Amino acid sequence: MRLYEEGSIYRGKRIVNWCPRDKTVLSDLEVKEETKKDGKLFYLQYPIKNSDKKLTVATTRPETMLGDTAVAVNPEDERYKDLIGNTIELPLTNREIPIIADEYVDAEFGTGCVKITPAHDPNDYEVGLRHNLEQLNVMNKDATMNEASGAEFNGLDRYAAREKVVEKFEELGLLEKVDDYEMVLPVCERCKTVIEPFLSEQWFVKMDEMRDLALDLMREEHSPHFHPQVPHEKVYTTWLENLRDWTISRQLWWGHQIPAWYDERGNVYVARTKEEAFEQAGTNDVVQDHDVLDTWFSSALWSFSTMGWNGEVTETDDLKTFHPTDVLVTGRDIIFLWVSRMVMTALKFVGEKPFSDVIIHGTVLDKNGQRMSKTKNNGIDPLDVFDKYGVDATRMTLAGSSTGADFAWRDEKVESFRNFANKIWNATRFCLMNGDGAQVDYFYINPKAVAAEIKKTLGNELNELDEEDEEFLDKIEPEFAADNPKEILSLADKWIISRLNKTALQVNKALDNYQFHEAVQLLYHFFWDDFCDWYIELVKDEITSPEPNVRRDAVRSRIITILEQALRLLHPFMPFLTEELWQKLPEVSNDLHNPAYKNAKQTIMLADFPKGDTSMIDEKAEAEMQAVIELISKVRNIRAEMNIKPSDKPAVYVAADANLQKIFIENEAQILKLARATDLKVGENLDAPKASARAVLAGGAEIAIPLEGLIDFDKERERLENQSTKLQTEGERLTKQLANQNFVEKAPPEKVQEIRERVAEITNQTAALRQNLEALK
RNA sequence: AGGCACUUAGCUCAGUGGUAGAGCACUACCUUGACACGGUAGGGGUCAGCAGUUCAACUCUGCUAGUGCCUACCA
Repeated sequence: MRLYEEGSIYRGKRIVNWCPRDKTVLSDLEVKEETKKDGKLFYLQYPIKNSDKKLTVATTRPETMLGDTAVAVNPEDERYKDLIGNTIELPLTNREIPIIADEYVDAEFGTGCVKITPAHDPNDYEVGLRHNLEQLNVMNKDATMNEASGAEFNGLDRYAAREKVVEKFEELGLLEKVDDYEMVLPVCERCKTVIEPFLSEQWFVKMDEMRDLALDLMREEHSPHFHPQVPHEKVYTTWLENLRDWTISRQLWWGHQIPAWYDERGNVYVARTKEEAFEQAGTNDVVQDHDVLDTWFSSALWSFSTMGWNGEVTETDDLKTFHPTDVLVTGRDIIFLWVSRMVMTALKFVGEKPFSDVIIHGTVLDKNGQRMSKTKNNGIDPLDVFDKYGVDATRMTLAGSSTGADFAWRDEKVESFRNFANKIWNATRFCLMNGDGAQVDYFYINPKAVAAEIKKTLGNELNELDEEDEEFLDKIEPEFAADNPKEILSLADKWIISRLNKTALQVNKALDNYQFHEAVQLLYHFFWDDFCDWYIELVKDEITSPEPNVRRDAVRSRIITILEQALRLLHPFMPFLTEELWQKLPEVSNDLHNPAYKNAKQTIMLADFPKGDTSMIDEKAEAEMQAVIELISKVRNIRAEMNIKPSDKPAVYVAADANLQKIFIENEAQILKLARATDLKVGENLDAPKASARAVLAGGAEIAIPLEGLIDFDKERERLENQSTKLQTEGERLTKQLANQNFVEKAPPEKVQEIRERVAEITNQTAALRQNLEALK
């Protein structure tokens, strides 16, 4: 009503997309295209009055010639220039129509002559307006011919009429030829019936003002911000720039009936109520428009109408709180249908944007990359997937696909996340099996919190720490730790705590940028590789110890606390599994929850999402752990390549610098366990028997595994040769790079330094390998 | 017709101006007390092609080929 009252809604004659089966108008967006390979192009000859000459026009819809009111040629077309202004005796009718000139005609295409049927073609309609031509409608709403088409054709279906017109032309000798012609037909999105362009009276909304509001918003505020921005922002903007008035009347039996009433003489009364309309008309003898409004027309108001806005009430608490909202998640095809229209109406009526960000997700395709459709029957039923792999795995799969990119659906992908869910379940089960006396307590993974606790025990209760306190704590922490062995963090502990916080920080960053797949990737890697494959294995012996001891109990609590944090991080992606497991964790303390919900039933849904703490990232611990991991992996590699039986537990000789020696010795138990070895001999030099398999490590370290009687010297030589070759290839490439004067001069010094160091390392390692090879000869 | 995107391991896909990554599949070994929906170790890629910018290109630019999407439409 408001739009109508200000003159933005009007009723007018227009060529619209008409579906003869559904008997309704369709918006441009509801019309789809279908390629018809076996189409025909008919060349019809039109005799010119007072002449022997004929003009040939080409058409794919010969039946529309009955409604022709002109033939047009390009004004510059030399072939027809003199004929302009002449008259055509239109066959099959008694009508005479003019030959007109119009720029619209492409002289290069077809014969260069175009029949003009203003009532049945959008372009012809425009031409008709320019030349003041009659708009002769020759069809009924069901696409049969009407009286105006002449007695012979009246009542015939459009396709029957087409055949008959062609037959008649043939009889008259006026059918020049028929060509095969591949063409694209507009069809009704719902029923696939070929659209008939139809001249009719409809309601329209002027879009210029609202379009400009939306375009200004994009220009000034860059809003809404699309994710991914490319290509959607440009597509959205281009669409708006070319926007035409919006046909909002629909001839459907559902929907909001148009509040317009007509009296006998056809006068229109637009009103909020029937009574108002009666009053305006001065009579009760009026009929309401049978048509309804396009559903998208009311949906366009969604962002504010759902918050209580109704035109009279324009301020509500909900509007204040939720309008504009942050983000709308939707598919590509909705950008025009809904997103743009919400933006336009919100700007127009509320004076502000409806949302800041729009996430455009991809389309799920079938495994061959084809769009799913009922006709192809290649769709998948989500409920089947849920049954087979679980809701969480399905959710993880969808979140794990790249934002905005289409992706081919593969059951194997969901299966891998089902396996992941299974892994989480089993890891939790294991932690709980060894959970006697353990509790979830953030102190176990937060040395700072430990330090705060020290302060408390010293009688200085502080809620917040300032810099001075921090210094004080830094000093006192080691002292305290010495008295409290349960709080001493092993390398593995420091490492996993660092990894946890780094992961949390990265996940938060990924989510801020709507990079859901990135978050999924990070969590998958952290949980499976870092937590399960390494941390659990590293502390396994400790936590499974049957004898209670301080270290065991501390690690039990620590592992379960880390698990608790991991579950929270995973919760948005795997809500059901994480809730189930979270509920099983012992003594999840109240202070883990948002205080606002202190008395609510405990649920992971109300637990804070871990933000990660940069101060908990320990690069030194990560680097040291990396050395331990490399050592273990190299031993395992030798074991596998030399076919050492799992039950055989050799000794491991290690040569390393003082720093590495210390690290290896401190983690001896873990190294022996995970490398399946009996004895770790660490020293400055490698004092191993000749019959050993050897490998070089980063940082100048070397290892040897004595294989008396087991070693296959040929095989060992081959192993060492292979390693050497790989290193040499890399070394050659880098050396060449360093030899390039341009590189050394222009590349950043850090980069050059980095490569120099790498070359030095390679040189050392290669030398060590050669020596090992020599020793085998 | 115009616009846009994509082309990376057998498959599905990430990724970055400076040593190419994941999942699945593949190979070998492993019924080790959480998990075979698992573990350990591997193999596999001139990052579509051609040219340009750069010390350096899978990454930036242009062209070519193939694929896909969108918009408009020629009687």
